[in-house]
Amino acid sequence: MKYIIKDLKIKGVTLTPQRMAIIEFLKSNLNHPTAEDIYKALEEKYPSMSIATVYSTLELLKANGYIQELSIRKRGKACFDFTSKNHHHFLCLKCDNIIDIESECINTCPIVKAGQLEGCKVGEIQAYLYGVCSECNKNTIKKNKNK
Amino acid sequence: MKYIIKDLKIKGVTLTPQRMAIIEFLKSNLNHPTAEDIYKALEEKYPSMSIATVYSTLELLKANGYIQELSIRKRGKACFDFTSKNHHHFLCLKCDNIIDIESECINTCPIVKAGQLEGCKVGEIQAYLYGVCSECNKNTIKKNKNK
DNA sequence: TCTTAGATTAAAATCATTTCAATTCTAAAA
DNA sequence: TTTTAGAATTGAAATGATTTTAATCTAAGA
Repeated sequence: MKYIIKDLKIKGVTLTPQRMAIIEFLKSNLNHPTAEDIYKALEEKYPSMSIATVYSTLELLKANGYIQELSIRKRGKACFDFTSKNHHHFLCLKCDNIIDIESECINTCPIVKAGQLEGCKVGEIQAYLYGVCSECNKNTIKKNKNK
Repeated sequence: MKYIIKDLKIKGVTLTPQRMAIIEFLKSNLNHPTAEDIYKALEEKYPSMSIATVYSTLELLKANGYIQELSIRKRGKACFDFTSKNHHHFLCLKCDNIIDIESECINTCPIVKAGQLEGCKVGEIQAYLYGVCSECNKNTIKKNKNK
C-alpha cells in the first residue's frame, strides 16, 4: 500500500483524494470489485466523484502494475485484483464469488515450464477454475439432510 | 458436425439455413471467431441475415454444449470455440491470436485432482497463457538479425 | 498572484449485446 | 396440397459497461 503511494509520487503522479480513496478501497476489499462496486462504495464520502474517475484511476493502477484486471467478468463487468502476485481464481457457479488460489501447482505444468509450446514464449498464466465453493457445498449437504 | 444436426433434430430444434450456415462456419473456422466475425463472413451469402440471429444461434449452440464461449475476449468481444472438449488457450500479445492447447497437464494439477481446494468442488478449468507465439517470435529474431 | 499542466466532472458517445414487435418461415395436421 | 400454430428471423430500438469530450477545477511553480 504505502509503496504504491511512494512509487506513484516518484513517478510524478498526482495523488488526489479520489485516487487515494480508490487505492485504499482496493487494498481493503480483496473480493475483486468492479468499477461500479468502487464507485458505489465511495459515493457517500465523495458525492461529487464521477465514475469516469474510477475508470481512469483503475487504468492508471493497471498500467503501473499495482492491480490486475481479471480475464473473466462478474455479471458482464470487469473486475480487479489488488495484487501483482501471480495467482489463480476459483469461480463459484452458485454464489458468483471469486476466490483466490495461491497454489503454484499450475505454474509447474511441465509443458509450460519447458517452454515447449511449439516455440511460444509463455509469460503469464491465468487459470480459472469453475465449480461450487465450500460454503455452497455445505449448504447443499444441509438441504439434502433436511429432506 | 453431422451429430450436431442429428442431435438438434432429435431435440426438436428447427434447422434453418441460417443456423446451418453458422454451424458450418464454426466447424471450419476454429480460430475462435466472434459474433461479428461470423456475421461478416456470412453477409455475402445471406445478405438479409441479422446479427441478432447470429447471437441467438450462438446462445442455442452454447446452451446445448456444442460450442464454448471463452472466458477471455477478443478486442472486447466474446469469442467462441467449436468444441466441448476441455482444453486451454494461449494468447499472443503481439498478434492477438488465440491458440488452442491440447495439453492435459494443467488438469493434472495435484491440488485440483485431490479436490483439496478447501472443500471446493472443481468442475472445469480454463487456463489462459499469455505470451508471444512462435510466429511472432520468429519475426522478432529476424528483425534483430537485420539490425 | 498568475500560469499551466494535469485531474475531475457530467454529459454525450461508443460499442457489444439483448430485447422487441412485426413479419416470415417451418413443420405438422387437416 | 392447404392450413395453421408455433417458432425463427429481422431491423430497429433499448440496454449497459466503458470511453471520450469539453468545461471546470486544483495545485505547484514562476
